[in-house]
Amino acid sequence: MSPTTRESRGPRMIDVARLAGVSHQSVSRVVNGSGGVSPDIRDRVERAVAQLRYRRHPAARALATNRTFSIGVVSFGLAQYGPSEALAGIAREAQEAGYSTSLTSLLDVDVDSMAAAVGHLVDDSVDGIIVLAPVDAALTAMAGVEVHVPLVLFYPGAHAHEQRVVTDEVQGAELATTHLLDLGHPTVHHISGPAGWLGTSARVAGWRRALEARGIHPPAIVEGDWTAAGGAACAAQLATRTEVSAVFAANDQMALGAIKTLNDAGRKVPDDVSVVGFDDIPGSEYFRPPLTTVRFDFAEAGRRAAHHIFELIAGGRPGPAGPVLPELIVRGSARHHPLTVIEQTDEQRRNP
Amino acid sequence: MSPTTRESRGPRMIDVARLAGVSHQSVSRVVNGSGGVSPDIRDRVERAVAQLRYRRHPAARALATNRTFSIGVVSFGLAQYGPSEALAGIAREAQEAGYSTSLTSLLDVDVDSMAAAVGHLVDDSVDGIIVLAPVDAALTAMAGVEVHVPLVLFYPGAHAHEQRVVTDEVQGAELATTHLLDLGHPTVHHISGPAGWLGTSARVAGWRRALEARGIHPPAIVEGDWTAAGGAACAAQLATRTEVSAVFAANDQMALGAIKTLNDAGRKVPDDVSVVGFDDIPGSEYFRPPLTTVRFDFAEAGRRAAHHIFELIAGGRPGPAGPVLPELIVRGSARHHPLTVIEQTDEQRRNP
DNA sequence: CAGAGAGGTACCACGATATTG
DNA sequence: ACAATATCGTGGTACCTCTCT
Repeated sequence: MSPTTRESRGPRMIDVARLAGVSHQSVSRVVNGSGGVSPDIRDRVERAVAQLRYRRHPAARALATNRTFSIGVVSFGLAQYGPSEALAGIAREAQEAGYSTSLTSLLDVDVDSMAAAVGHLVDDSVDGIIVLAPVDAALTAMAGVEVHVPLVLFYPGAHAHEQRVVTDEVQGAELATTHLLDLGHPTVHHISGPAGWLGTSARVAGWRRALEARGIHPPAIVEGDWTAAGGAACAAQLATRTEVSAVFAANDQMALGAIKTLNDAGRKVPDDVSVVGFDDIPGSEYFRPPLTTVRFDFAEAGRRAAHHIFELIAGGRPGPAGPVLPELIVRGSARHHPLTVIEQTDEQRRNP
Repeated sequence: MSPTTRESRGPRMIDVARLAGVSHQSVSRVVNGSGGVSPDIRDRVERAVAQLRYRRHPAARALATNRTFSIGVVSFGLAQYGPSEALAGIAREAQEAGYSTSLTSLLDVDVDSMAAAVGHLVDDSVDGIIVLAPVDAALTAMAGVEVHVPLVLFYPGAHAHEQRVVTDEVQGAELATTHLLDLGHPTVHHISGPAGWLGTSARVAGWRRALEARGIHPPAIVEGDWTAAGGAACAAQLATRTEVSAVFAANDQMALGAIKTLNDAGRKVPDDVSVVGFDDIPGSEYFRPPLTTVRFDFAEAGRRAAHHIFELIAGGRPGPAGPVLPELIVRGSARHHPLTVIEQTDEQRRNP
């Protein structure tokens, strides 16, 4: 009948030790699997642990080891498809490795917020940090902040780097653009993401590269904001110009909005204008027309980021994680150019 | 030139105390704002804190106070729109309250996985737990698990409860169904979510209630799986029956799939059959036709859940959190019944 | 005298409480 | 009475020592 002391707190290691008739140190060895314990003692300890339902105290452990077995994630735009998938991948990988995942979400992506978020995580003594905020500010903020903790950045570009998990979105954009070019379109117009996002520049770069590879001068970019409404507004600028026959939108949401605007303006997709999106969001297959788009396995990217962090934490010097590669998903929103005869080897035979 | 000891670890409270010429206890008072400190000492301490860039050590603090200032979130289906929004809301509210958010994502929703996830969080000594897994298994698992920690469940039903944050989805479904009924449709068919989800039963209940309020016997339910593909498959069963004129899909993804199937089958939406969705996912305004649907502020629900947890942690006995209410978003996918004359006060005048 | 297994002791960085000035 | 300080408790791990083959 002890008083309120130890109220609702579980048994301690020393309790287990007493019950098993060993030192608390032996209990520690068994619990942590450090080895060097005789089968007899191990058995007694395990029995006692089970009987008392002993669980080790993470704070005490963290205090003694100076490790928390948790990683921090700085995220922005969780509502977006890519980031939320990636987060799920991270959490999953972390769980399997015995780490917990601490989430910090950003309200703004200016350098100050970024630094504050990272500082927050550092204050929480996380063992590693994953920055899931693919914006320019993240890069500059990270350059300025000194962090004594392994840190990995999601980077939607082409350049591998020890501190980055790369989704090769320039290649993805190139795939999309080349696909349209292969369909005979003389050029491809681009509805880009908003400035300040790494994905925006990467996709612009890929689009431009594909064009220039064929000696085509890239037309002016129309800048959207990732939303369907933004895509619709952008497309309004394109819809009046009868020479535009192919549009590459930097994400599926904008593609969706663009398609609506184009159709409403009498420029039928895909008959008059072809549209290719980016992301392969759920449901894009059921758009009208079904959206031709570029898919990335963001969950896989998340898993790689977590895995990479663990290697860093373990003190390894892993090479840059391999880039996550895009896949072109051909559906119905892009067809050959109306005035172009194309060889019959193409894949566009859906509506004979 | 101390050896590798204290390597990469910041200053301790005692270091601050020494620099300020006070006891470590006074530093503690200042840092925690406990009061009872003379202005002089406070000032010296704050100066020393700033100079050394002192940050308190959360593990030590947790050990001494038996509180971690972190909450755990058990989540399932993060890829879904609702949960990911809610998670962002939770994280935000937690941050503002000085709590960190620890994420555990579920692979399966059977009772064992649920119990394991909660156990995991309890092992991490979180101060409170939010279960963001609106499935039946969560309810039964929670009933079986004994947790000595404040716990709040997301509950997409109608019943308020001290341990629940309610999104009144039965009212949402009722709104959708009644809207269709008001448009003159003799009955409303339902494409439901998969069994095992609380949201599924809630939406079925609301749909049924609306029907029965008018003395209509609910027709057979077609069960989907939340995906557009599932919705498309379900709609295939409905498309052949010319008497079905109104469909309420349990989420927007399924509505999207259903619309495609119906249109492909020659049953034009909204001319021949009306469709209403649920969730108001991004882009649903740009579907063809723009989707009439039901919106919930899931981020707000997340914030309420976090807020509620904090009150529980503080030892209060807050009443049940108020339910998050639905809003009907009328767009173009539902029209009056083709054979019904409706008063011209209705809102369906988009395409004159 | 090794080497392996077991135990003792010193922290880890802080908050709470009693005690002192 | 009030501000400031000593002392102890928090649950573990790291490292060293000791014993026993």
